[in-house]
Amino acid sequence: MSTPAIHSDALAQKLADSGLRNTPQREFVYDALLKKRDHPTADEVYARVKTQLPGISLATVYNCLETLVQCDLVRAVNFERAPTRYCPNQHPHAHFHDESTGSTHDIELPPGLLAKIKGILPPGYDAEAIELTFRGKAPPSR
Amino acid sequence: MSTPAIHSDALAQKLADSGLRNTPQREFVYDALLKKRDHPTADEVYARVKTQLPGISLATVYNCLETLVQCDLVRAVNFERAPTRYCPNQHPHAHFHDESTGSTHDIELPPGLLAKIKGILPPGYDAEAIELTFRGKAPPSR
DNA sequence: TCCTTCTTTAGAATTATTCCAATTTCAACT
DNA sequence: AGTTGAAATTGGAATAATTCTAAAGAAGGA
Repeated sequence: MSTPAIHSDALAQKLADSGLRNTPQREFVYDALLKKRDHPTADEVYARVKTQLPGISLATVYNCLETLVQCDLVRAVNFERAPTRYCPNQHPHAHFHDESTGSTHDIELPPGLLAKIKGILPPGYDAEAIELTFRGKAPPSR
Repeated sequence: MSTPAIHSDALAQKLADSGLRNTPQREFVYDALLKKRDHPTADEVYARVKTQLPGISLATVYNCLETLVQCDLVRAVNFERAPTRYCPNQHPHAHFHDESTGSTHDIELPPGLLAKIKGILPPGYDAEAIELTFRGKAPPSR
């Protein structure tokens, strides 16, 4: 088969749930995110996918990434005004931006912390999403 | 006197500490942030300051805001890829983005929460800054 | 005052992202 | 199998926030 199979068809399922079509472009884009989980930018995803789908356009990469975000398979990660990065990690997690390397690390959240954080909101505030981001120096990666 | 005086010269002090000059442009920009604490964008600050300093340029507003951020008098607040907003609140606080109105609210943090959040970092991670952002529906403002 | 440095300014440049109009694809229905 | 209509892709143009640049303007110290 010509399409990647890393994702065990979670993609096809989620797309179907949203009434969207599964396409090779979407498969390869999602696959690129799963294969190298280094929070690539759209440009980086474009470069990686182009090696396998040479005809894909940057606009399509943006479209696919947006679709994956809509389907809750991928999170868009913004840090200051740097290009948006994309993350296929489904678990609740924070992000740590290493200033010296420019790299982004996932930080898993202990259970209950999100609820506790939500608890600081004054009455009447209803949070749909919480973003927790650190900036600083990360340990050298192994 | 012609320069605003809301800020009790914290500005002059902080600028001096950093070896920078105090200028009318910097005073008026800082004053605009203090007078209406609604997290304006650079464009909005530009419009407000221009009523008092008609000759100021947008580039200068950007320069002044950047300087204020460097001096730790102002925080730059980013949400997704919307234009950067500026906040003169010095206390540790989170931000709540109301999706329907586009407004940004400060959420004061209970003492100890930042330390607790910092505690979830694996050994070796050294966080210089923490950003906590909510997205959702805020109560109608009084 | 002169000199040096910092600051401001207008406009050009940058760049991530979105928009657009024209194909192409594809599933559903004859 | 052929038709159809909506969805998806494509290349290129457009957008918009921000930064850059080069020149002119202020300001403090010798």
